[in-house]
Amino acid sequence: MGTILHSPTFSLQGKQAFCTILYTALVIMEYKPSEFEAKWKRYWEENQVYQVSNQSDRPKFYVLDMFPYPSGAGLHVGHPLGYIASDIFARYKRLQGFNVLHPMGYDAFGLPAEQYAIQTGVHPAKSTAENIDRYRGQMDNLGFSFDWNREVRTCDPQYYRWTQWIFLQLFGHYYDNQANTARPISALEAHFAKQGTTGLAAACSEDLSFSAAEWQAKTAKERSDILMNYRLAYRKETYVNWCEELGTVLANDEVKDGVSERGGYPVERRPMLQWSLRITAYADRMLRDLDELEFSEAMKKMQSNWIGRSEGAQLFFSIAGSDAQIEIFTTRPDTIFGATYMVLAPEHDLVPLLTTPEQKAAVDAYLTYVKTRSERDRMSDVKEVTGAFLGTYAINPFTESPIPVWIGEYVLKDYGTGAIMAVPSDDDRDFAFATKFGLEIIDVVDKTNYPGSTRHDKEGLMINSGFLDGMEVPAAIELMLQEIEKRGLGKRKVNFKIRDAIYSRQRYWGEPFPIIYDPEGVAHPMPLAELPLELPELENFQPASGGVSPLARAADWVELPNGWRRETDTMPGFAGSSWYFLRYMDPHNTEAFASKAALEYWREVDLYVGGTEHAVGHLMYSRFWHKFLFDLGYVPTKEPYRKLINQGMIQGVIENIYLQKERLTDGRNRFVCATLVATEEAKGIEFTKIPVFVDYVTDYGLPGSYLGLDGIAKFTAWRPEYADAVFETAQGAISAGKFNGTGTPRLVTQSEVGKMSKSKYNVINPDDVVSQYGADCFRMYEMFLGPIEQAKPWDTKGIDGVNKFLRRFWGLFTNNQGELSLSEATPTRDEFKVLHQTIKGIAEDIERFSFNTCVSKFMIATNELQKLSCNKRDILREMVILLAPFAPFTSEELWHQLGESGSVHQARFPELNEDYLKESIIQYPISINGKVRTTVDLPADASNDALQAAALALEPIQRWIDGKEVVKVIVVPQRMINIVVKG
RNA sequence: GCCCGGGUGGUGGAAUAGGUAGACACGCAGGACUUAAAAUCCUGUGGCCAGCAACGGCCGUGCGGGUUCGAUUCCCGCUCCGGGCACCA
Repeated sequence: MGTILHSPTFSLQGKQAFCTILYTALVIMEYKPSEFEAKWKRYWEENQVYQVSNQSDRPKFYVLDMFPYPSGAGLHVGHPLGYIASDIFARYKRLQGFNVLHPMGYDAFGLPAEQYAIQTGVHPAKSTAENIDRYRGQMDNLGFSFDWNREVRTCDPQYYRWTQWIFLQLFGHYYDNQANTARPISALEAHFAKQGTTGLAAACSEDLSFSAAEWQAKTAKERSDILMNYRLAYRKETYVNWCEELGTVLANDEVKDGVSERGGYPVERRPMLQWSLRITAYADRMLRDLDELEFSEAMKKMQSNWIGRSEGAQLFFSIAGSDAQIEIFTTRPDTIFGATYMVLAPEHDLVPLLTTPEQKAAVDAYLTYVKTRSERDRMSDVKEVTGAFLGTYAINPFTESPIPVWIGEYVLKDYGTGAIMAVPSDDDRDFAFATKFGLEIIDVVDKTNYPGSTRHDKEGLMINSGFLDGMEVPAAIELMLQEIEKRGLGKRKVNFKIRDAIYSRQRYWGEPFPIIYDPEGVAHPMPLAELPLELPELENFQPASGGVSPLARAADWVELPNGWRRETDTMPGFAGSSWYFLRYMDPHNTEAFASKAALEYWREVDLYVGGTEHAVGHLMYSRFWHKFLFDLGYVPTKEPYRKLINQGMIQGVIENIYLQKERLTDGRNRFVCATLVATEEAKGIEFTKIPVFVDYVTDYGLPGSYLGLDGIAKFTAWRPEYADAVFETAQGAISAGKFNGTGTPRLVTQSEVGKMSKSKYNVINPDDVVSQYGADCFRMYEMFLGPIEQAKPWDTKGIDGVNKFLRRFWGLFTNNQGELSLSEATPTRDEFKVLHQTIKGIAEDIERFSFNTCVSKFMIATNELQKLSCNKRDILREMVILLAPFAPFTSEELWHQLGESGSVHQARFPELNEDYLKESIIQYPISINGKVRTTVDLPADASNDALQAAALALEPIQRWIDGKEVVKVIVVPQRMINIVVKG
């Protein structure tokens, strides 16, 4: 330890000059991060500085980043924002003596790699591996403290073996609503064999009812179908966006206005037999357990809205002249006397049965129309109501009047029961529908006592409602629920908005299902010992005909010798990411996804950092899987993530230039300066904006950004199709590189803020910033930009400030010849004060994830130490440790310059001594009626009376209170004094 | 439409428990060093008013109210921006 020199035995009393031993090395120390970054990267790697053991007597702490999808565009400056924050936190926790698990990996299955393969023929495994290498290099450049021995890749068979394993567990279990836990399917079979469905409380797709004898009499195929109704991973018909032209299924966001975004081909809703996960079984627990999580309130709200729990009644309406019944769910059973018609989802099973011959033509026409409507369209067009009458009547169970049955796209097949009783007087959509189609409207709630109350609010007095008349709505709801159960018309029910997760994808680049089908089509799990089921090699990644996965092409793989067939769909993106944090705990285990011991030691993620865009997708699915694994006893905690921090998106600047839509008469294209567009448009000329590479733009992101002659040359080199285009600027026109005007031409660009993306040509690579300023400067600058959760566009305007700070900090260690120069003298009280203020500030700010203020506290400390000309080893050594989480390279270099051994990242966080922070004098602001009029220095331990007296005696205060009455004086010790005057 | 954020100097932002609004930076202006530039250092910098100057005054955290001795902070209403959800029965 380098502290011996100032230990009491060595410190000389008396003259400072004598005890100051100047320690001057002859090395010239200039701050050049590029000269030591590589050295320390190697050192950390060789000494396994960041390797974490599962055996430790230190307390554990688990800091996790949402792992990235390795895209072809590489990491951009937005990605590291969260990684830097989590790295700072992880390093801080290590300095505090925690055994910190801080791993990184790749969410490596996904559509872009497959799309790329279709276009270029490059195997997704190859392009993915290359992208991963690039990401790794970029991350290494930033000095993260990941334990790379624990890296996971979801596309690695040794990883997805366990994804498949978990899927088979889901397949092999059902949810017991009474015991509130998952139980093996064998237990369900035993229950059926013994007592049929009697006494069963299981989560299911459809309520079934049969006796033990009936169960015994069923064939294997029938039994398998029944069990599917209960499995947590099950197969059923679900609707997909099918695009015939592209021969593939599209995601909701790939469909715009009913046509494919790519190519604009028609898209139709088509039913398909697909795997789903019964996440709804866990809805209630996922909602309840949100309470104990340290997520932002907004995040919790988003999740609970997504789960969307509502209490109400399940009700059956009978049909005039039919045995069929329509099952509905309503949260407003009180309004049933106002139910004047019913609406089914167009896809509802009863539609064919309930359509009368007279109405068939109209209904068919409507169904054809609905098919072309994406789910998104159906949900977003609020103004226009559409529907068709089936010709049949249902009976309102309370009024006993016949009410017409309609279909309408505003009723969704997958929500509730896919059917509603319509109460036009109490629901806006029903009202619009009834008005349009001339259906009866009966007022049932009198809201005259509730001014400002809308149709939706559950308040008012019941009218026209038989036995409910005169009751307040809440009481009426309760009485009606009792009445419904008494009359056997239905029962109380809790409904969830959340739907089961569709788990099939007709794609190549995903986990294959470890499922085989016998000749009857019954799904069987593969033996666990045979996992992983690896993806077969393929040459052609195009979807196979008929909406079947590309895997169907691999006949050898699909067809088994015994005549059975493999499932050819693959799993979705969220499969691998739903449990990856568990694999990091024990990544090389071949016997289990992680050992019991590892799971018991690391338990859960203490801090999870990632973007809000995963609020409902990834976070919901992984919470669901975790709870399932908890039920099975595989994990020790019921929630995976203790605390969640959402980093804001770093947006990019998109620079566009205006291209005239119509070519000139000579066939050339014409671009026009943004300043000229308005006048041109006034002439009726139309333009499209096309994005250009931001690198070509001078002053990009600033008002008046433009392409100069040079920029235009780069642009035409990049896009040769515009080589002969005319570029018109306010100064004159440029064509073929020649400028015919006077002055300097500026083709002013149009700038907007948006996502950083390859297609907008605005991706900023952190490598470029690092090579210019160094990794530490980049890290601290990203933190300095503002609060971590805030979204902001990337700009480097302030980066010089951080760079300057690092050089100044470095400068504390050197004399003006640039030589290392340290003093072994005992620091002064002022110097200690600066140090301890910093220790306190940094620790507090890190704990509250306020990294931007940390940076400014470092700046303040450095400025003050510079003013004090402090080069005392005892101060600087501790400052280096404080800085280490933020600037790992610079602090490691300085640590070794200090002559310390080992890594600064294995040092201990300095201890705070509050004594140095005590102030003897406090500067008090003195205000009159809340307005500060002057300040005065007063002893910190002065009594309130003394403070008051001192304040009143001040000359400026005397002037203010002269001739007025002092009503009272408020003294807040250590803070301020306020004098209240009147007159 | 509903829910959740947010609006502070020319710019990014700070103010942690209702107590000196604008910390720390960027930018800008002036100065020192230099043959010069870069780098570095120093000074000033919310707006308006007054003044030779010192000392000042008024306004000011999206807008309008309120609570309070005192409000960027709490409450009510509005507005704009961002995000999420959405014929959710």
